[in-house]
Amino acid sequence: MRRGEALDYGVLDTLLGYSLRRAQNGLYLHFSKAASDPEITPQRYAALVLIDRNPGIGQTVLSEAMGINRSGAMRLVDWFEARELAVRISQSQDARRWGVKLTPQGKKTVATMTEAVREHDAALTALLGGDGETLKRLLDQLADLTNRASSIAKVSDET
Amino acid sequence: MRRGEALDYGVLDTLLGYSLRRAQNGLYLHFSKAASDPEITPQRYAALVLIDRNPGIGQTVLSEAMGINRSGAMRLVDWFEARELAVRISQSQDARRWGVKLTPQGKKTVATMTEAVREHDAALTALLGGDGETLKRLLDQLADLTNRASSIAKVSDET
DNA sequence: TATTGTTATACTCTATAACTATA
DNA sequence: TATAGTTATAGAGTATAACAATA
Repeated sequence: MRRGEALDYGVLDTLLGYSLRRAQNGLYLHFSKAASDPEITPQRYAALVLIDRNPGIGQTVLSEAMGINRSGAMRLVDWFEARELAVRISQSQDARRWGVKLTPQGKKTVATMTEAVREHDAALTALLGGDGETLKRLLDQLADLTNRASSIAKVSDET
Repeated sequence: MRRGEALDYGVLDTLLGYSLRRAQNGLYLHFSKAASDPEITPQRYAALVLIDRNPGIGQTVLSEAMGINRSGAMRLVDWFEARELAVRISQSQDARRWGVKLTPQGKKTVATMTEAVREHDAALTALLGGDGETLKRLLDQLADLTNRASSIAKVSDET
């Protein structure tokens, strides 16, 4: 970011949202360094973990779990299939429903990356001293609040 | 996000980075609701504030202040100029340097939005109880740590 | 009629690389 | 040679809108 070049950041310095964006950008960059495979982005890693822990997960459920559109989950699974990290399997009862599960190679990828990601995350937490847990708790709180759609709009309408 | 549908989130539940992403996604979505103009994204708003507070700012400096590539700053300024929110002005001494400043319309946009954004941010802070300040402090700390660490390579290239 | 998977399309954000003009 | 601005291009992430097959 290279702050402090006699530049005036105005209201940005006071905004929670701006701090959040800066922190996330920093973390995003760090992720690729920590990850063993540079092509596995944070989003892809998250999807792989979800599929790994919930084999046979439907693609609509996956998209909802990740908070993205269905089409985005399609794209992710397409990408995994092209690299033979996951496969679509037809689920018996409902011919509309397809399940996704990891290939052995996909499982290996997740396992390898999880180790690296855990170390990375632990290092970050350590850098924050004892406040890592506090930060995580507040972030989760914030995410829950904003995801509970109407709450923010209501509050800012009232003020 | 619709968590808790008997879905196993695995290691994601323990990762600071994942909490950060969830929180940021939530905030990003709410920004457009708080903003008076849906086309002014968080990034564009940040750029407008920086130009407003630093009239005549060079586009390379702008890009560095925002932590993005120079080409990204070009695109932003192009977008502002097309909507007559900002103009490029030639700076006297160095014919290579161009300054960017807001038009009256741009200034009005920033002022209007800043009010809405401030209210939105205050509402978030209020929802977090007394912990808003703590969260912001920890995020800034995290951003500084990650930016410092990831700029080591850059710095040694520059020197 | 509603849902799952899918495709097409588009926009935001970001990056790399190469170019032009100037220093 | 170095820097400021620029253009071209690409890829990640996300969304909307439509469609087919199935329920």
